[in-house]
Amino acid sequence: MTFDHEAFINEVYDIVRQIPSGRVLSYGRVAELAGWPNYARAVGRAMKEAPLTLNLPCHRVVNSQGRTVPGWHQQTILLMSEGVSIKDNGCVDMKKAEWQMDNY
DNA sequence: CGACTGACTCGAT
DNA sequence: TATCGAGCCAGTC
Repeated sequence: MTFDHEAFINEVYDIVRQIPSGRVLSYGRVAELAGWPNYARAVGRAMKEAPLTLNLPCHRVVNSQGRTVPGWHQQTILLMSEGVSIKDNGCVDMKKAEWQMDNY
């Protein structure tokens, strides 16, 4: 099974598009759902290169520790306005905000 | 081919 | 919380 970058990217976009408002997903989780665990970094690239025309809620994707994209503070604002709990240190409270399929 | 980098993750300190 | 180190994968030079 060889890695198909294009197919993977499309899977990622598809998954990110389904993240409900007020919920977030980690890069690793997205990679896992896309069928390729350990490809978190590829997900990060996908987000960075994602065409804005797709209007992907990429602000709902953070790393496993709940940290937001370096240099993009607006992301935190967007998440807060959607009801995502942000800790005092500016990190997302993954315990509550991480998207679990069971409550979807 | 080797070295470096990054919107990563996990565990240890 | 912050920082490391090791493991991870693809891109770039």
